Amino acid sequence: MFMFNKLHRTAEELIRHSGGRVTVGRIRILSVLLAEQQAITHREIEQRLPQTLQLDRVTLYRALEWLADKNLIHKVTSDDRAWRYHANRELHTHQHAHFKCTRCAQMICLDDLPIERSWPLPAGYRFQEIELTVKGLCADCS
Amino acid sequence: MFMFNKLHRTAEELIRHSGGRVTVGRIRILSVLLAEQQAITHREIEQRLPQTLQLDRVTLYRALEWLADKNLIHKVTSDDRAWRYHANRELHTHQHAHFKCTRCAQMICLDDLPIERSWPLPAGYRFQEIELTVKGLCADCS
DNA sequence: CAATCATTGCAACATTGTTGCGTTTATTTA
DNA sequence: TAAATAAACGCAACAATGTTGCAATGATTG
Repeated sequence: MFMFNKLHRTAEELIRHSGGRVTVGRIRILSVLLAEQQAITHREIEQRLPQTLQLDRVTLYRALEWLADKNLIHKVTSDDRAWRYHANRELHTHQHAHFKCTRCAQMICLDDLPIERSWPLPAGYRFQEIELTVKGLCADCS
Repeated sequence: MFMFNKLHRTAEELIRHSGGRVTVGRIRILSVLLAEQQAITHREIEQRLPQTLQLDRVTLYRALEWLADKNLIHKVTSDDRAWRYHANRELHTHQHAHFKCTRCAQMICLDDLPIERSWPLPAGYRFQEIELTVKGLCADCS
């Protein structure tokens, strides 16, 4: 992966800037997510980490939680009971939709789908955020 | 629950009409869902079943799967890794949105939110369906 | 370099859902 | 109505994903 060094430096920068401790694990995890177009699962992140840096499952979960707290990544709900994670680019720090392929389970962000900020809700209900997943077949599967 | 007999009969009717075997379990489960405004979890269904009819966990899952196959109920994805189920009224046999309270986890159907049938997707992608969850605080929690 | 406290790794646990298989039962058929 | 049949059921065991408590490690600061 020829982009690796650049991503690695970007990741380190972002983490340092967020005021937490800069650890190898966090850097590598964020690098993986920055290199990825799709939103990927915990397991997929594990598989993409170098052999030389196999983190404990719990550590990975906690690092992901921390990165999400710091708004460097975001979590996406799916129908298969597994969170998927994706690095926050400036483009989609705001609310955006996701697409999930019903055959291969690939999940991408649909950045150009602006979602309205509020919805008509029953009286007394208060809007916070929206989660929108479009399902169908991706280019490879259709 | 004074409506019980009526619901029970409705449920039995619907099941018989769907061409499967009419079992006590299916009738009671569907009755519970027909009586409920919200979309509820497997566990909540269990709790609402009469003491005299405690079904095995597996049986409940399989009955719910069957009911969903027959389009008598529908499954809703949530961010807490648990399916929620709701009886299909004529109003929302089509695609509709759901609201989930971020405090008490209550989940209701937003019937009056019509969702467009298709979305602009990348080239080669094929639309199938959409899942939309609005999150916020319900009337009781806000 | 030592002190400090955030981060990590391990073990154990929790929740939700699934599979295989022998038994029961709703329905059909004689 | 009784026997035959296949669909449902219940049990046990398993699988996947995620969480908690706690002792050990290591990044940062002075």
